[in-house]
Amino acid sequence: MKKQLLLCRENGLRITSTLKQTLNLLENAAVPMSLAELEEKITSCNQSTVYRSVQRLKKIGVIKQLNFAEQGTKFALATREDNDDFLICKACGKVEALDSPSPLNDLKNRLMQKTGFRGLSHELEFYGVCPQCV
Amino acid sequence: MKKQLLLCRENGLRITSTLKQTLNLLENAAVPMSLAELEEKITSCNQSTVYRSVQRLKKIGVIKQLNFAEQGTKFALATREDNDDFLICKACGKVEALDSPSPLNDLKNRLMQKTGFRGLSHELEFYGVCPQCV
DNA sequence: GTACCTGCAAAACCTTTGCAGCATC
DNA sequence: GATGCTGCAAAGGTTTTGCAGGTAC
Repeated sequence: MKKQLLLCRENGLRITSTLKQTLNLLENAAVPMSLAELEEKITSCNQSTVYRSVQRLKKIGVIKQLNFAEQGTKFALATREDNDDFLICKACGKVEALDSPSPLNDLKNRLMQKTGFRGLSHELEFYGVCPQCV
Repeated sequence: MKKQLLLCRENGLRITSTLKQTLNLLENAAVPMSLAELEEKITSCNQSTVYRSVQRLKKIGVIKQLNFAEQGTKFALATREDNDDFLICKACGKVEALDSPSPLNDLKNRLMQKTGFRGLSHELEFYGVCPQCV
């Protein structure tokens, strides 16, 4: 959390209550949160303030946006390069993060070599039906 | 293309001009298309008709919906289980499909074993900056 | 003839923005 | 005190839907 606030300051953001609450919520969330979920938890300000707070954090790279098929766009701290891998139930909508290290780093390196792309990051989702919904 | 039409028929869909055009466009597209792109090409009917056509095709599993960060949701034929891997330029927005076989099948099998999930499919995007935009 | 598809128009959603006043640094 | 943040309200953009008439089978 310290690190994020430092980054905010360096980028000229004011450390407001909304900003701190946003970071706290995302830090303690097991899975990414939607804008609506954030707005629901942060009641001390207007929804457009939460929206703008999230935009600023995204812009300076402190949080990242993820895009799920049915669940829509969600946000998470951008701390770790890994942990962009998710397992999602198509029936109940549950989203869980995979903790297993991504097997994609090799492929990523090969891709950069082969295609000339730079700065590759990835987003990976597995969709299926969880045991409870089978 | 025959296969898709058969599936449509089996699922009680009428084989209309809109439906055929939608399938043709997606079949010949190198990369997934957005609703707007489809509507732009299919001028013989109202945009809501294209929308509903796409929804029907998605519902019966003939096409699939993909979700990109900046490019939004797009659609593609659901023919091949592989080829759900994309390489996207964050600068110019270009989307290309990876032809290399996905290294995820092993992981997929292990995940099903470990988590009890069934029927796993996946969606994988690499984001970076392409050689032209560097 | 029946069940499905279409056009039109409006509703519903979610995201985004302008502007005047307020808070952080 | 300057610069960035906030509230409110409204605009924008896309996705969805109702209903009456038309079309594939």
